[in-house]
Amino acid sequence: MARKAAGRPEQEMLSLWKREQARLKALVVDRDTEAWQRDPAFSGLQRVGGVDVSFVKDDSVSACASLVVLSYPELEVVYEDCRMVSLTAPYMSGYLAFREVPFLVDAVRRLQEKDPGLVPQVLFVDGNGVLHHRGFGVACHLGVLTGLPCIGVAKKLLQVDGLENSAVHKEKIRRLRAGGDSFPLMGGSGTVLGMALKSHDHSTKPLYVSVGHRMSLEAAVRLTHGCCKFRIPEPVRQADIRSRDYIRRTLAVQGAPAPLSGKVQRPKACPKGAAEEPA
DNA sequence: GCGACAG
DNA sequence: ATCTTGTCGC
Repeated sequence: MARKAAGRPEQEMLSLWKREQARLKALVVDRDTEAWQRDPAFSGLQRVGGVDVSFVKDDSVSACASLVVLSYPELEVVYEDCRMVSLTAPYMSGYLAFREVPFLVDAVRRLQEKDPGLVPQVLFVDGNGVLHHRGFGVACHLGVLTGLPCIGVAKKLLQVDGLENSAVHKEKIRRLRAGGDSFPLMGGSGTVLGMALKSHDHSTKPLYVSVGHRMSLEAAVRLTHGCCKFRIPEPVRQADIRSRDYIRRTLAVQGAPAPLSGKVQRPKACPKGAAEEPA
């Protein structure tokens, strides 16, 4: 019924998106273009950015897009931009950028106009770069559209081009000793698509780092490690924290309506000996 | 039928 | 993506 009627336009949309990815992919630069990227201490690097999109619970449309800029190497937040947006495009695996990237580009443009001196020299993106079905993930997409160097940081392995979360893969993870240790993710074609990185000493799950735009994989991995206070690179982590908090504050102002009926959250048990049962 | 499916 | 505060352990 409706499913079938919507099926055709959806396929047409995907083929358009696929063509757009192929077109923009030709513009990706997967090497270092800046002097600081090759410097052992990244001297010359002063501002790193992070972007994220957080969602309102039980709402596939309302979200908060955020861009933060941190000082480097201090990693202190010097700029924050959170904005409620309405996402129209659906989430399709392999096409994440078409859902989220327009709002991230907007945020970058606003900063470029408002305070060019604060524009980050590199952007960390929540998601993959060239480690992608067609070699053009959201980090590449945002990089090409903004012209800024971008690094893709995914929290789980996208199993593409022969890469799989196999027993062998898990064993390689187990062998990562200290924060900064990594191993290459080799696609079936023999190309290194990204690196699994232990982002800090006591992290079990690695990060999957790949080139977004205007940076080598080596520099991307090294800088990612250099921006990790915790498992998630600080720019992305701050963007995530602040976008979620923005949503929380927004809902508080409008007043969360109490449901007319439905399950009620039962209070957690009190620490010790508190009488809980109603009389 | 089973597993994968960035966010 | 979202569900989640306090809690147990080093």
